Amino acid sequence: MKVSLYNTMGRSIQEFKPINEKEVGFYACGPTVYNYAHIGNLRTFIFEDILKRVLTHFGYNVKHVMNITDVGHLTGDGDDGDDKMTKTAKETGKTVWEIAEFYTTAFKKDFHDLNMIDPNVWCKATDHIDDMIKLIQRIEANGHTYQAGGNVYFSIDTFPEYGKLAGLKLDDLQTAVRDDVHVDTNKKNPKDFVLWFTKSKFGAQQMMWDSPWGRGYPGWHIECSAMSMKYLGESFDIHSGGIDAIPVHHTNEIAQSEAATGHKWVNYWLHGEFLLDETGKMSKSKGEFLTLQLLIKKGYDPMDYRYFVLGGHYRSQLRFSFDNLDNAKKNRMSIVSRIQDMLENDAKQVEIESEEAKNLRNSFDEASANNLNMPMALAELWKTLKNDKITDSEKYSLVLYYDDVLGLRFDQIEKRKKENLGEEAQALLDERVQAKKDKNFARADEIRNELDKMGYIVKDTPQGAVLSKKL
RNA sequence: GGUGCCAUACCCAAGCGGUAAGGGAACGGUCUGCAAAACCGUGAUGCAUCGGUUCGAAUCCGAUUGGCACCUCCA
Repeated sequence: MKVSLYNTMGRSIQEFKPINEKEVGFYACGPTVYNYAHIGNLRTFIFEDILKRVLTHFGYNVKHVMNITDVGHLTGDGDDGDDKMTKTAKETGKTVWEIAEFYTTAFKKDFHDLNMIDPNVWCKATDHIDDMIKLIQRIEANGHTYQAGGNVYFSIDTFPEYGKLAGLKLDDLQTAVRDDVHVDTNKKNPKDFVLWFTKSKFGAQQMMWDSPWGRGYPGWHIECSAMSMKYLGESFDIHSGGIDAIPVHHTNEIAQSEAATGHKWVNYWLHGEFLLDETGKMSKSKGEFLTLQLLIKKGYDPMDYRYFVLGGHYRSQLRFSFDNLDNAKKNRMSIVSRIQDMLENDAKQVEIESEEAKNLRNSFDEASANNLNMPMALAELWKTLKNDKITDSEKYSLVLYYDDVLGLRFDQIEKRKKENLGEEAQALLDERVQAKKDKNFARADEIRNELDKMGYIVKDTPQGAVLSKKL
């Protein structure tokens, strides 16, 4: 099936055609590891995971590269803001290297908890300083740089297509509109950006490397250009990130990459919209922020969050609230329960043969191929669950087929375990059965209330009384 | 000030010019000693507002109102 994707470059939905027939090069902007990832960050990674799963689902062999940004970045070219890595290091008494290590581990735990498939390559910025230096040298050799005030700058006036991705009209742009951002007077054009720093107002920068321009550290954008080209070649298929990366980060990446190679760098640009909370954009600098581990602590399964995220299209803002998360949890638990019903009816994985099942499968695939329309894909999942014309085995097989894309761990669902109720609960349940036989309904209801307090819900099914844990 | 995105039922949310998917909540019913669960059924003559284009518009165009984001590293 043909996959169509919304390309930020060109602002339209386009049929996806990789450079090499079945091989896809995919670079996803990874986390900056100076703090925990919040659930808004994670939303974008789930979107990228879905993208990779959909492409794989339709037969592409995806080479997925994700960076770990462990170099401290400044808050502005020439201003006096804080280096976030350094700031965290100071606050905790650890080295920046230890900070990066710690939060990288935390990030990968979240990543795996959410059932995301590991990239083929995880690459750390600090392992690729040489590659960055070599790339800057190429840009320099092509005449796109100048040095001023100890730093190497990229001159956007030498790159006529600058701003194409974001649709920037350079004449109208105002820079440093915010009060806390200062103009860097070294710049020839206010939109020029630094490729290599040797001068820092922060004094003791812990991370410094030798370079042809002096001892210092790389600019903010160069790592993605250097590492993506190293692992995927000078031209590759897809580059993704959060929507905030469009006007500055990706715009600058394109400029420096294409200035270095002299040809087109990336064919498809995909960007995930933000997750909002009640107050607007999620932020780490507000102090308290929502992490996946916090949701787990509150009793949610990571798959509840994943289901919640899949309920909205990746190109739409999604507003987080615990009410909405509860809704997602309820939905997901209902699906789990239905799958357990199928397993109890001895559903097995089988070849899909009936026309009805094939049509359902096709509708699901169309939703997935249509710019990753997961809300619609979930609707197709529900239609399949409620379909009464196909066998339980076909239904079960379809659900697992869908889960290749959804990644909701449906394959790990097992039959309900009746034996692990605990002796006390089992004894009460038995007593209630007897009470009902004796028509002692007052006692039966009393027991039901006791079990409720213990966290169990009584269900009188045609097969007998069953207990299930409360959600 | 510039740029980009958005506005669909009580809530979440699809829809990409052919007559409003899906889930939750609510309500009614079947079942039940009563519940719960399950199953069946009910819901926008209308898609922020006002114009326009069209045989036909939630979908295209214009204006208005409201919301969000970016222009500083952030997903």
